[in-house]
Amino acid sequence: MTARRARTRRQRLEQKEQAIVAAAHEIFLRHGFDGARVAEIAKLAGVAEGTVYLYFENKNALMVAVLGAFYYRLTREAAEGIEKLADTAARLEFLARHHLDSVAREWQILMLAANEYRFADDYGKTEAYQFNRTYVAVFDQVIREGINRGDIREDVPLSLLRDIFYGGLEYAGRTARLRAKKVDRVSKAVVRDFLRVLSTGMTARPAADRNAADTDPLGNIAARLEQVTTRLEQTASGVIARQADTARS
Amino acid sequence: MTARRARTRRQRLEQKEQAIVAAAHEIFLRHGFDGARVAEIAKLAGVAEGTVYLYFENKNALMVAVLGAFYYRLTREAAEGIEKLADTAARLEFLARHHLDSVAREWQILMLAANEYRFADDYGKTEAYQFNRTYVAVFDQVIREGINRGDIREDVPLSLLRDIFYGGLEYAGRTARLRAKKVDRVSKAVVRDFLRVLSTGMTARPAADRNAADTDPLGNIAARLEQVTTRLEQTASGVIARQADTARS
DNA sequence: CAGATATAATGAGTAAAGATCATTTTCCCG
DNA sequence: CGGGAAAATGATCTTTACTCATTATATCTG
Repeated sequence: MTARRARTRRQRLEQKEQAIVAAAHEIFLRHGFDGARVAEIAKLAGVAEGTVYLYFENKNALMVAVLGAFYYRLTREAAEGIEKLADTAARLEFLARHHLDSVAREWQILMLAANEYRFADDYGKTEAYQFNRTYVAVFDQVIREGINRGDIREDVPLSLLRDIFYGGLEYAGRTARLRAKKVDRVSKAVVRDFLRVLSTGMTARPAADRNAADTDPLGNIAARLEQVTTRLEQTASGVIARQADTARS
Repeated sequence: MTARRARTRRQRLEQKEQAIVAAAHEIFLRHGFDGARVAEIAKLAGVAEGTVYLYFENKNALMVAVLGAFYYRLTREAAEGIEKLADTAARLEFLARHHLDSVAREWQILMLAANEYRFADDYGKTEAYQFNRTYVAVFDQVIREGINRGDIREDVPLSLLRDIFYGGLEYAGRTARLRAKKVDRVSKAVVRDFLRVLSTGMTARPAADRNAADTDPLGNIAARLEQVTTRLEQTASGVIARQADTARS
């Protein structure tokens, strides 16, 4: 079906190029960049090793092609996903979920990008960087609209929000991957917590937000006094512990 | 001074090992893992290429040694830095600044770790993972104490806070690196914004938070008690420091 | 101190993988 | 069908991590 006999020469060449990229994707996914052998890719694509170099200058160019296809798909899915969502929060939730799922599923492919920005001297000029720019433009658009709507704070550079969003998600994806093979199960909870932190921060809510802070101001004060007491207790026990250590030696 | 003539055999061997690790650090910093040639490292260390393999099983083990030294220093600096800070916010600010500076300064070394967790199948068993665990334990401790004090929300897994913190900082470091060679200049502003987002989130503030204090006299009292507590904590840590000094002499 | 033995260092040699290129095969067209 | 161009091939080259037989150095002993 997909490998329908191609008539023209141009079609045949493109078909073969696709076959090589597809094989490379598979092998890179299995073994990563360094572990992948060009000979193995050629074999899977059904061509001789030398043929690969007729289509791609070197192994790195092959990797860039795989990365480009990956980012293209990622970007399209992201753009389509937010299209039908109107709410800023819902859009961010979709983007987070989509990214986390993709990261978990094709971790090795995403890590190919790291091969590029490791030589950080000229990462800004690499194709991989441009792929990434195009992808995160979707996020940027959501944030800009969110700012216009009054949903997102505007006193912080957009680039920083982007870094926190995608940096946090990549690390969270790695953690999820580390814990279990079944990432799907946990990803929903992870995304929920992730967005909770991003929307309201990591500081403790004064219990004033959802609670009846307005209707119970004294209770609120009492809670804070209790917390102060806890801190003092910890300080005291800390001093005692050090004293014990000192006395022992 | 440092290269003082070593008397014993053991000392001589360790000195040579240190020389090799130092050379490897330098070359890895300059060229990254793949770009570094063992022959070049050997030359810089003043030994034959084969000698390197008497001290390290392979290039990867050499990299792990460099990474270990790097993380050891990083961990010590982090632990020492927060020791004299009592406030959770101040501690987090120190950790963020310290990490961002280190990332910017020794980006290539940090990226060596990526060489490890790219083969994510057994990253959990690698030494690099253990180095990282030890390092982030400092952060974890700050967060746990912060939760006890009521500074940090407790309805979100610690691991997620860690991922957002370090994931965000790594990406922010990469961005800063990309923009300019002089990272020092921007890092202060970046850290300020970064912590602002982490503490209060990326949603727009209703502008009602700060103003509420004026109309909330009891809340003011509680705030003053909290500050008094901070002072007591600092006094206590001062006492502990004196005791430690006294005990040492 | 000198010979013996163990330890350490060396660098030429090997193996593996990316990249090249002379040769062969396939394809198009008159 | 045949000539020539385009495409494919795999033997060969190059580079680099790694090995190992040999040499040099240090330590021990009588």
